[in-house]
Amino acid sequence: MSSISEHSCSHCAMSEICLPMGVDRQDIKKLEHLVKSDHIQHSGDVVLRQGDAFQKVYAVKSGMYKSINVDTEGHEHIIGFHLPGELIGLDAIYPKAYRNTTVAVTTSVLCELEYDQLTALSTEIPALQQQFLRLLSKGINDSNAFHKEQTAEQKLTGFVYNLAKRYEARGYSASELVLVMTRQDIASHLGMAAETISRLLKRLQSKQVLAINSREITILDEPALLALAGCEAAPNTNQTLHRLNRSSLNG
Amino acid sequence: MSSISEHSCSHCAMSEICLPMGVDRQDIKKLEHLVKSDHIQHSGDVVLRQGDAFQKVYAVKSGMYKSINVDTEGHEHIIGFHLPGELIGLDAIYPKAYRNTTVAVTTSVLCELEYDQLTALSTEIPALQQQFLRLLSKGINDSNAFHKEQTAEQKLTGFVYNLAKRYEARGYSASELVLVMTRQDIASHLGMAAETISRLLKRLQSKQVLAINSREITILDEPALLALAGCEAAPNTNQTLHRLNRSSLNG
DNA sequence: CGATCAATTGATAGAGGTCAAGACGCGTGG
DNA sequence: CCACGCGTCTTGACCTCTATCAATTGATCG
Repeated sequence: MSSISEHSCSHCAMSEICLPMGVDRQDIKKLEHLVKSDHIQHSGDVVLRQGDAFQKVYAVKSGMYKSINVDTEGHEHIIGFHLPGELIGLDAIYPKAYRNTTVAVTTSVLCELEYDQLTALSTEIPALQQQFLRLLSKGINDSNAFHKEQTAEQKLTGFVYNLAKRYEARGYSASELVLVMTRQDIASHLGMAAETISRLLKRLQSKQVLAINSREITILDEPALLALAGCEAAPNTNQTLHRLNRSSLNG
Repeated sequence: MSSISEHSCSHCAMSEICLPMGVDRQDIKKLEHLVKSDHIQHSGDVVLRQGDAFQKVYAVKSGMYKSINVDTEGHEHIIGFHLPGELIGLDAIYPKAYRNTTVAVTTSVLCELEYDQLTALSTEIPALQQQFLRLLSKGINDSNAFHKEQTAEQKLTGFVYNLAKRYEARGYSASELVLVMTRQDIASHLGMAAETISRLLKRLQSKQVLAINSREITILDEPALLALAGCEAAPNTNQTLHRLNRSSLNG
């Protein structure tokens, strides 16, 4: 609702994660001028709709947003959850239209930038260009991470671990987190049934990996969580790549 | 092996898909100077290795490459297949190291660009910057597409449909294509067993959706293929989004 | 023409989806 | 303050889809 007059990247706690990262003081001021306005939103408030013409990129200032894709059969799929410092709408650059509907999960605040202004400024400020490219690249990485997870347990433990690490990077507890979204939302995001989420969380609790109190989660055994996610610190022997012959290109 | 002296974007058939898209004649010449060399590679030749320091971005000129991620448990996952005009290494910008090992699937040719030079030039050439950003955004889109596919049949039909469309965009037949990669590679990419690929392809053949002759595939019923992929042209009622209240932000 | 790798086919079992019922939490109104 | 209703979460029973194991066939290549 209420527009916050103060929208200063310089004073934003997320400046070391978000677009301003690596941009020096004077240049950040130029960036600040592009940030049109902040808005407080509440659970269910829509930021942008799938199919709408792409024009703006958003940055999460606080709270959480989710991006929902509705396929032509009418089924919803949650593409991702957006935490403070993360950009929304990067996947819309290519098709020039938003690919998902983005909605506030909790009471949240958002920054708004005109894409054209952002790219124009990034030609002036190399550090801004670099950071924007990094964030786009990160978007590819995050999406690709789903290729590795096979079983439901891997998906869920990977999700919890990933979320904990993202919160930790933002100054929150590394071991305690709140799943502000519903089980159904998590299920939709991970491509599984909500019932399975319930059962798996229960199993992880009985395994002493997690402690669960409704939506509050405590990570009791982080190494175990990581191992279950399929990323345990085993020696990377690359055995299966033994056949690969290094090309003359790099040899 | 042999280095091709002629590496002209201007004369490349992929210029309307690849980085030069939208860049005017004079500026393309500048871009050409960054393209260090072309190399012919053969099946199994390694372009870059997971973990290597990121420095270069590659563009496929002909043939096909695959990107393989080896997790810490030693399991391989094929992140994607790269067709002519597509860039390789975009996911390495953020972590400054390649995330996957990229290998030639067939005899292929590659262009090589220094990332720093590319970004420097893109500050000079807005059209190049725009196209580079578009391709990064496309990378996010492509990865996100996997969120929608649930069943093995959806994944496989989606994969075949997507591949056919990409070949079509490159001037090949829209209905006939060759799966140059192995069934095992397809399976790894889609997160399923190679046996399942076999069985599903057989089923799609018996349904008269596809005709299969070893690695050659003919799409007999494209609408059916699309429908099976979970993207059939049903009216998008957005029923399930009825609760969503459009925020004051855009209202 | 054997050797090797890729692909198919069959049998089996288990992971996880679906359906259905009940428990819990929470806000609203009497 | 309690009852009611709604949405969320859990739990159980069942069944399907797909992975796995194993054997065979087909293709490719020195």
